[in-house]
Amino acid sequence: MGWEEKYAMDDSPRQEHGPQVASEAEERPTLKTIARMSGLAVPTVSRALNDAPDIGEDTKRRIKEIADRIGYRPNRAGVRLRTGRTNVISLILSTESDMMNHTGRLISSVAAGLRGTPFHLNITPFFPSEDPMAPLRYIVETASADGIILNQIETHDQRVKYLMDRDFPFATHGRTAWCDNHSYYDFDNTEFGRIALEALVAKGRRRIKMLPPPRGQNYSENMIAGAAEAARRSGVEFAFFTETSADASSEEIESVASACLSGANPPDGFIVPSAAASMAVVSAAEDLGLELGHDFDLMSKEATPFLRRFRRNLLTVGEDVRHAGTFLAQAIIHRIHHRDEAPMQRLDRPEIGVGP
Amino acid sequence: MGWEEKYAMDDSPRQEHGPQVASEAEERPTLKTIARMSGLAVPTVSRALNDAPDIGEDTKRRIKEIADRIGYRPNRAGVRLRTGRTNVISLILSTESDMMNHTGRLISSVAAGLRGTPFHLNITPFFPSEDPMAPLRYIVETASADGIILNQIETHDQRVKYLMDRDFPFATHGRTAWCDNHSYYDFDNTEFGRIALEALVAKGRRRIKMLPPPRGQNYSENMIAGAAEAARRSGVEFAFFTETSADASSEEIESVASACLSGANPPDGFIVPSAAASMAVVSAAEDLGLELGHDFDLMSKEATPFLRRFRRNLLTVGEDVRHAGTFLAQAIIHRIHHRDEAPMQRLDRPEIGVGP
DNA sequence: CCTGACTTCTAAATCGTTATAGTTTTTGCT
DNA sequence: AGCAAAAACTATAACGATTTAGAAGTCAGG
Repeated sequence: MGWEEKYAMDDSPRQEHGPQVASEAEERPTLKTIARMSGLAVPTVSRALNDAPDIGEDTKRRIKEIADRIGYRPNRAGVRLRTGRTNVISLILSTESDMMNHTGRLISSVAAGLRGTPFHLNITPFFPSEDPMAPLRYIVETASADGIILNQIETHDQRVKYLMDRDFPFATHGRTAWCDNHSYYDFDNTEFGRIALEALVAKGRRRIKMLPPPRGQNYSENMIAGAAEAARRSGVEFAFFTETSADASSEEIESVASACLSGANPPDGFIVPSAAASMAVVSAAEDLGLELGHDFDLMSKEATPFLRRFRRNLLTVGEDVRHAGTFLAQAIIHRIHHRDEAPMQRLDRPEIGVGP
Repeated sequence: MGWEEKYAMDDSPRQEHGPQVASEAEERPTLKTIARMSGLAVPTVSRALNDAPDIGEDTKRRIKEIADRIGYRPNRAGVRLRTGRTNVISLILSTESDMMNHTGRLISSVAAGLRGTPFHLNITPFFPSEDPMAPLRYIVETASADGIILNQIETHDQRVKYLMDRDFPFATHGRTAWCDNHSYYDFDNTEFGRIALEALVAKGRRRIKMLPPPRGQNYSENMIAGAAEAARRSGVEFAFFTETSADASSEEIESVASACLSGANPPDGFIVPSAAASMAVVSAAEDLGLELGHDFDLMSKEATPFLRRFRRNLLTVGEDVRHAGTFLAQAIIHRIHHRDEAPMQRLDRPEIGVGP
């Protein structure tokens, strides 16, 4: 932006208000406004509104009444400059992986959880091709947020390590190896793995194959571990696709599933983590003449309402992402306000039979 | 928050840095740092970095070199307090209506479009039970953003009117009656309606019924109008469901579709705006013994990859929400910087055959 | 009536930036 | 040479809030 443009732009808002100059009510009220109206000094007003102990009770009442009446709202830039507090929570998101649609729900539920607090929600994207640390460094170095929420957590996530090292408040959607020491929300994917495998075994399936979520992410490993353990206990075969993950295109999943089913000793039960993957796998199987519920069964983690319309006898277990969002909002605020207390943590168990 | 907690909280970050006190390099650099290093005054540094015309070229170079080297980044609170510019774009979203999953993609594409600009993206939710004007008033009155992006636009949207009246920069995803005068991105749903209807007619369908998007929204009316006009030209019957909209649950859609198909003169072609609705309607029809592609056809607006796995002969046309996001980001920035120029506007035509 | 303690308020400084109004130095023109 | 204008910089103030230190006023006890 050139010099002239910028200054032209700056001036315009002021000229706009030019006509009705001194109409006091038009201007946005500040502490000074309240000070003038009450006959008190600006710091007194500030301290009164912040419930400082050295301001008289009746003075506080009077000032708060005025503030309410004229609709005073603190200037965030002023607060931020003076205190260093931003009243901003940054949610850091990959611009990819919309496949499972959790992103939109997570954002709006975090936003909902921030309702009624002074915190604003900031979305900071990062691109898969770029350094995942870049947005973190920016936020920490410029102090542009009071707290950070991360998702798509790896077991030894370097971002988490970075924030822990700097004691910067954060909360994660998913657990790490060090999660005892930080705020997190997680869905118990180990338990989901168990439940999924046992549900398939209950249907008489003996050769279970899982399409895991993107490898490297902690919840992927948990899901595999849970299913593997249950398989050991039940004495059935268990394996998982290593060629591809739920992030892959439907075409890719379909062709891999198809190849697998055409091979020797094909699986008779599947565990997949998304609605799209469910449909791809089932399609592949049906193309080979197999029938869902007869020749094979499939457990899908994502229980979207329309999955039942695809095939009625799919097995599903849902994860309540909205719950994650509201919890994470509370957890990060708690972390910011009570740095020394124990971090808020939550592990939600899947409820079997929670369908679409 | 009580008085004591707040102050306890405030102090902690400082104590943390207590040990390595005066290590100049540790502190975040400001204009003052550069001024000290260059031997120039603070305003000179500021004006040099902003390319003011009254600073020598070599001075500018020297100062910018220092700024780069020490990684100077302007303090946003300082800028904001002084100039009133926030460098924030607010995206205002309903916390509902995730059904079609556009929200996540819209957010991440707007965020991507803001990449490389000084603008941060802020998400401001509003709840369907609340006054939709509340978040707008908050932003305008507290000047907490430089620009606003709105979606789910109604033809005579009061929010748009409010912002136009106050000459506050904004851009909409969708058009209004006054859209000649504001920035917008829209997908041409009138054209989609036409194309959808003509595609069904080309399949030999003569009695078309549409499940419109939520009524009241501008694009819903456009979609209906486009289909209605094409129906008139083709001489086929056209109607739309008034009992329900794509926002409804799959169950509700299914039962309404079922009732409709069981009645007299059932439709033989459907136009629906979402993948979920497609599946609900097709399921309802199949339960009545009707076969897709034989007894009826269906055009779905949402072309998600997995829809093809549901039924291969569904007709689909996709809308590129990511394109909307990046365009809206550019449009709002242009609006902010060039208030007097014509607003950026774009109407994307559906490309027939653009499938999943 | 004085002293000290307590309560309640105020003055001044400060966060980092930019706008305004100079000041000094150099350049250009006659 | 003389003088005005241009170029390049600086000093000061301001945005709105909070913090620190200090100043009045009140009250109790001796």
